[in-house]
Amino acid sequence: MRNEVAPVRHGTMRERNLAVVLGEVTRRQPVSRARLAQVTGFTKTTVSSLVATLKDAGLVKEDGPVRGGERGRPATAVSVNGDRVAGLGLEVNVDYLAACVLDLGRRIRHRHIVAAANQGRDPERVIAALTRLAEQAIAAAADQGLSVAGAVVALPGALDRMRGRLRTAPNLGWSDVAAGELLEAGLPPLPLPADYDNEANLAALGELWFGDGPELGAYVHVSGEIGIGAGIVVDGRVFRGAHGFAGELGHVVVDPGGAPCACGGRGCLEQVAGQEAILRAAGIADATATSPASPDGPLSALVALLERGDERALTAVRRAGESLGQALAAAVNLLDPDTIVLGGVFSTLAPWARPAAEAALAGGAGVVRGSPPRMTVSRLGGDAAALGAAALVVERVLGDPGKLLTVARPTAAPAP
Amino acid sequence: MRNEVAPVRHGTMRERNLAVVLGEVTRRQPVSRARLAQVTGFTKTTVSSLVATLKDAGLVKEDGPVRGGERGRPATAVSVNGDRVAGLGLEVNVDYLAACVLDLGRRIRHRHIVAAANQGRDPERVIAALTRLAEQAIAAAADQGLSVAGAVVALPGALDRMRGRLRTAPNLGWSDVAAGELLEAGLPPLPLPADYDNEANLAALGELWFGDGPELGAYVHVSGEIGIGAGIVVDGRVFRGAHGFAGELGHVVVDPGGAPCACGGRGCLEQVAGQEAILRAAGIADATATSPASPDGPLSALVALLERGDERALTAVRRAGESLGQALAAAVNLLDPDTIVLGGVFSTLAPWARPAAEAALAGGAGVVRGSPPRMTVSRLGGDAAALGAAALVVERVLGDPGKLLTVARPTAAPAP
DNA sequence: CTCAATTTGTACATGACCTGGACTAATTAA
DNA sequence: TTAATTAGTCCAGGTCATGTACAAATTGAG
Repeated sequence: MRNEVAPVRHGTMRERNLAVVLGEVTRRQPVSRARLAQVTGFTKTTVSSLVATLKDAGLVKEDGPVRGGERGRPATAVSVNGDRVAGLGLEVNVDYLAACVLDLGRRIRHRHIVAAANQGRDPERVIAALTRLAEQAIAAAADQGLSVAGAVVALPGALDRMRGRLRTAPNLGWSDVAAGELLEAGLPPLPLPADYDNEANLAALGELWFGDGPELGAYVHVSGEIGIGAGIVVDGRVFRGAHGFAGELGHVVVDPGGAPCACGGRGCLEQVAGQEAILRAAGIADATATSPASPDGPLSALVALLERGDERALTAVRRAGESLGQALAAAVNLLDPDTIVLGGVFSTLAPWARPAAEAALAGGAGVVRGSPPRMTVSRLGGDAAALGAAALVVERVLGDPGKLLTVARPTAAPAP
Repeated sequence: MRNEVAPVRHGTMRERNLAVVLGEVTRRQPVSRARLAQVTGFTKTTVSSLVATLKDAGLVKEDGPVRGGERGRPATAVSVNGDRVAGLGLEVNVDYLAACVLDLGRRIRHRHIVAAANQGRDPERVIAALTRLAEQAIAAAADQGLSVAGAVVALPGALDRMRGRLRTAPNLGWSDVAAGELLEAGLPPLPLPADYDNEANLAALGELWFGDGPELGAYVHVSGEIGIGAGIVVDGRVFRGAHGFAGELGHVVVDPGGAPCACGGRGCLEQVAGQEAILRAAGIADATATSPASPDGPLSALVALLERGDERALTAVRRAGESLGQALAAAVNLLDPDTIVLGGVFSTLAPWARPAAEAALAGGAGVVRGSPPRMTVSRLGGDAAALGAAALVVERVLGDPGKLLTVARPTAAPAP
């Protein structure tokens, strides 16, 4: 009914205050303790104490005194310590596995994508391969003096987030796979509990931290692959709906009385703008057989046709763009985003699909808002979800450093 | 970017803990201090202290010792004090003004609806009338020993929530009206700052506290009047989107190539299922001229036809229901609610419109979810928004009692 | 070159608030 | 009547932010 509120004790208070200070440090680094006291409203004493704790935990560092040219004692600059703690992002997708290590400064410290035809393959084998990738990533982090605080795993399908149980992954042909258990069994325990989320949601978050960032405001990130999903991000948080199925853009009806869809409806967006549908309409056969040999899958063939000006391909893609715009218009009316980000296949096809999509969107997007939202194209590559996953770990550490204090102290060294 | 976190000091800690205890009291009342200590995890000492503070503020009361039949010292029951503090809800609508006073137990202590043809009327006059209504409500509350903690105002249109500035209210024919300023100028200042919100959002919240309540889960509340809006509620909070325009269900396209709409699109839901459109299709003329004389407006004529089995009316309403179901299918795919609540005119027309709506919804609602969400009909009357507004004030008091402590102490009586 | 002004960061006493154990109060079961 | 049991308060103790010095490190003026 109402938001549950947890009791606050002294420890909780300190944890939140650590987060407040760390937040200001990330925002303003390098920054002096005195300035932190100003902006947070804490006394200098309190800030000093909080910074000391954060420094002990390896989350911030002192950069030595900086003479500011003004008079008075020079400040010692405090900034985020990117050399101790890192986040791990993992991704399972139809044609690749990916791992990514990000330090607290969101610099990529390790990134590994391996092509793999996972469709229909034994889930245990695939997760075992992912586990090896994770081990390598953790080792690579350790080589750089980084200890991995936690991991987030991107999975392509509907899942139980807490336990990492994949309920169905239509494109993989999997159902009810205990991906989380399998993964964690083969991995050393990390300070923060592992988390699992839909690939589309994490790709959307990746856009927040590696794409146009805060400029996006509230946004809808369209991640079309085989299916078409949308990640809805408001206030830096993913909107999931009641059961985590929000953003099913692919099954919004754009053509009542159109082709029947597996979902039971007719004329779903996926039937017109899904990767297979586009390839079929463009006259490219056997869209299903994804060959990991060709880097972009069957899409590269389509792009070649488009670049050559093939009329049939152009029409197919324009048609897809138009339908996408129609579905997005519904999304805009219901969700009122600032921005639409085209990701997945649509970022590749954007040069040809976007004009039609924008026109259709403008034609049906709300009376009160005034103008339709901006439409941008994702510049992130294929492993956007792995990137977003790793960044989410970093975000959790920065957003609640207290969680690490009890466990952390990276490689350990007893105090003298 | 990340959620801003405010510094926590000792005072903040206590405020939150007061809210924790008050929350458990509302949930479990009547309840002993000892039990509160168990469920909150506080020590008995702390609970006693917090309860004492809440009692001083008039938010909870002791009901005297209750012998529970078990052995040991009998507990003194603590429960919410409904006789001291109240919330005020106000509503401006096209054909009426409403005020509603709710005590902390969410009992209605005063309710006043006056018919008024506000369409096109001078905003200042209308707000002046509302101010009088509010004054009467505050006086009526005082007569019952209640002091009004704050007010929330429901307005029909797009607005600046903080300042109560109505940007456009198409159905009233108003634009850029400083409703908040006008209202607050004529009213004594209240302990909590006034807040303003869209009528549809507040009606949706009313459903939470006076309708089926927590059973609803995440839900979409359709409030069709002249236009068709939807209030989206997740976790007890309204989802507003980036600019507060989320839930514009009326402009979701259900018939591409259909009748042109004022919003620039074609075949918007409002063109088929808006009140005017239904009346026109049912053959009832002059839908616009709302006569405040007939209690339900022109809708009663339609209902009469429907009850008589008029084929044209039945078809019109079924058609509207079907289109509504289609638009809702898009909403379900994008928002993943547990429940759809039909409110506004649709609650009146539900007996005839609902089957078609449910069928259309089932036909297009998502592949992964499995089943479409439940559909229920609002049992709240016309002033749902005023009710929801008042309940929102109550909710704020219960959710953050600390805000009142500094100011409250109702009619005052110096301690001996 | 020296001293006042200025700013940074720390030390120490103070105060707010939660905790924990002891203690009193009020019952029921034996 | 007594032991057991449960409710609620009292008081000492601990944690953490606050506020007032105060030492440290620099710039600018005379």
